[in-house]
Amino acid sequence: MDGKAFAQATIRDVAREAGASVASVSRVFNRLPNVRPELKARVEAAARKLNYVPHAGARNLSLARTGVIGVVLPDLHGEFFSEILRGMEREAAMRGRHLLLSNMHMGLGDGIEALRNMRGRVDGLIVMAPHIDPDLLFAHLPASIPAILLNGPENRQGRPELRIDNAAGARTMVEHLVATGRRAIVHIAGSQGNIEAAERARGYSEAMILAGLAPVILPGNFDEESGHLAVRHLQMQRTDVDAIFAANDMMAIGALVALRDMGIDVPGQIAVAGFDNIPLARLISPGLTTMAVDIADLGARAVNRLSAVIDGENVPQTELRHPSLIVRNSTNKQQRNDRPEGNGDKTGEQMP
Amino acid sequence: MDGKAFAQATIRDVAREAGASVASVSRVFNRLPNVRPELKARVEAAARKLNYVPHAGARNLSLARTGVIGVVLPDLHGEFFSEILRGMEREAAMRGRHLLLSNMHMGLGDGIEALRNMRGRVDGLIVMAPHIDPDLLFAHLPASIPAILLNGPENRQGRPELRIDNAAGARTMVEHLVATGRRAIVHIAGSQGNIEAAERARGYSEAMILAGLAPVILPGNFDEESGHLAVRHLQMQRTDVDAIFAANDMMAIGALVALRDMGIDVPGQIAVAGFDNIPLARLISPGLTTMAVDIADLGARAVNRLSAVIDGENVPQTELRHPSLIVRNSTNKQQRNDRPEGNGDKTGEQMP
DNA sequence: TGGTTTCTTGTAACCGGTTACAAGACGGAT
DNA sequence: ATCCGTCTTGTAACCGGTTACAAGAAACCA
Repeated sequence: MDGKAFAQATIRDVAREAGASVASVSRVFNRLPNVRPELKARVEAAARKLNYVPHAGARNLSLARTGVIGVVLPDLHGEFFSEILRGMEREAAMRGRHLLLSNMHMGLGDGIEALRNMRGRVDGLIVMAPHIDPDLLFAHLPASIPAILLNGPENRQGRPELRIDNAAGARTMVEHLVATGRRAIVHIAGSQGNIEAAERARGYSEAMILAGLAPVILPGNFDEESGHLAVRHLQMQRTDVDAIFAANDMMAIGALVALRDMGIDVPGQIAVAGFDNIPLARLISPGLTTMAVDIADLGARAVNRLSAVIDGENVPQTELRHPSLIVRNSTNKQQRNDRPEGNGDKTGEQMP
Repeated sequence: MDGKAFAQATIRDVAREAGASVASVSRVFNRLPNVRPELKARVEAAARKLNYVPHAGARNLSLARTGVIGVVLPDLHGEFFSEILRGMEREAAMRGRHLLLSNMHMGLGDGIEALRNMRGRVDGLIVMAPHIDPDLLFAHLPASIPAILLNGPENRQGRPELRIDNAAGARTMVEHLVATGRRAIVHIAGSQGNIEAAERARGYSEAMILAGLAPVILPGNFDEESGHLAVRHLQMQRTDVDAIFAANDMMAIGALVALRDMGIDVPGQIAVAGFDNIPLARLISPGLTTMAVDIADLGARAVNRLSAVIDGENVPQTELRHPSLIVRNSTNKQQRNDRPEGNGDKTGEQMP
């Protein structure tokens, strides 16, 4: 022990060791062409000897660029969460950027504080906060921080947004159910105040009315338990239901399990449909008909868009991604599909 | 437009506006007590007027502390990935830290480069790279960057490590199967070269031999398809198998589905068990017996440990987390459990 | 009154990089 | 030999914060 704790070498240490200037060392590490090979070799030797690693924070400060994208997500739901992050990560890695996580399980006040804390830490933000008014959020965010809103309500701050067209998806599903002969279709809604839940319910109602049917909406909150409860409640109230369309797959699965326990045949007596196409949807039996949201793609897209904003390009304010219908056995009465696995259950995918 | 693009105010701008010094502004923002209320008010007014937000990057540089933990994960697998991140995030948020994501789907060389790039960007690293030799990895990492190894092989660099006791878990499962009367137990292994896969296989073999039974190991690679293939392969080769113990739940589920398709009764004819206790395990029918790894807890623990290292505390080098046996219907022949949901299927949880 | 202590405030160096600018070295043309 | 252009290299300012240190003001005491 020298009495002095071991400290990382800095660029100046390397310069001294190599008998060169900091500028030259910097040039070598940034692969600038205008360095004589002999000097370059000396610098590299010195760096190796001192085990020098450039300090990214310092670099970021002088470049005013961090290469980091801040990702603000609401309370993380299993599949959805991992898929969207996977997509973001893939795209970010391709562009040599990193992802900084921050979640939004806090109130508005703390949320804004958390966002502001990101200044100087990230080059831009991807914000997903379905339960918070984005106008309030963005109004307190410095305009100099690029940000893009994911799956939120529309914002009036001129920030770009990327959304799944939930209403259209719900309409498509109702049309599918009607086309396969269902009439008494009830909807299990997502959480109160959640914008996606509201849009799916809206799409459902619109399509029902258009088909000359009466919408019936049961409350729910996106978890499996909700599906159970809704089915039990339904059992008490009315027995003429022939289809359940849940606002997401977890609730649909809860409903499936509850129906199975009651000995009700799906899809024989009641059809069940969900929304999201989580991996579980095709593993459960019967396979769950659902609207596929390519979540990873949504994440990748968000990073892509934000990168464009950061690089100063112009991007359209609103971009909608259409979900696609995936028909599995939970809704098609006629043919009990005999290929339970492989490509067989992807029927309908990529159809407009 | 003033011709000059809108730029964020800096601490010096605020100081000028308030007629104070940068030191005072800094003191106000860091809530130091020794500032006269009158001056404090002036600074706050100026900051509000200029919409000043401190620049975290600059702050980090002078404090030599970023409040960020780098998380290096291998290729992200659904449930596992989201759970471990959820645990990390919760713990990190509690400590006012952020998570910086980086994945390790690259080779060793790039991996090391990626790790070194973290210097000055994070206060420490949580590294999970089951397919890479940690000695090689850490040898090239500056000793000044705290790091903790997750679920890897032992390292000789003196870095702390946190691991699931996979071998013990596998032994427990074999004991359970033997105790419920199974004898011809085959193991579907995880990916070649994966350390966890190897340890689970080792635990399985040890327990089998100890029970006087002959170990039979089939290759697999952790995905559902592997489970299918293994069962099909088994069908060709030997018909006297009465239990399948897969190295993870996804393969076990693949096996379950394959058996179901062949009309083989589980657990009547063959018992199936997995490892990990992913959420899907209790949703599938029959419920899957498995070893529960509290993944979120593992993540939280990792952040906890790393924080201790960062704060200069001493932590034990190796810490093992024991998985716990969760018995569901896929292995218990005698009682077809009539409580398919609720607490009923958590029997055995928290048992040592 | 002067001396000592305590509190507030400002100046300037520092964290570890990047880079504008200037100066020196070198080669070729006249 | 002189001039010019090109290439290499170094000096020092800068990014936006923190903080050691010093100095001034105020309070307290003898």
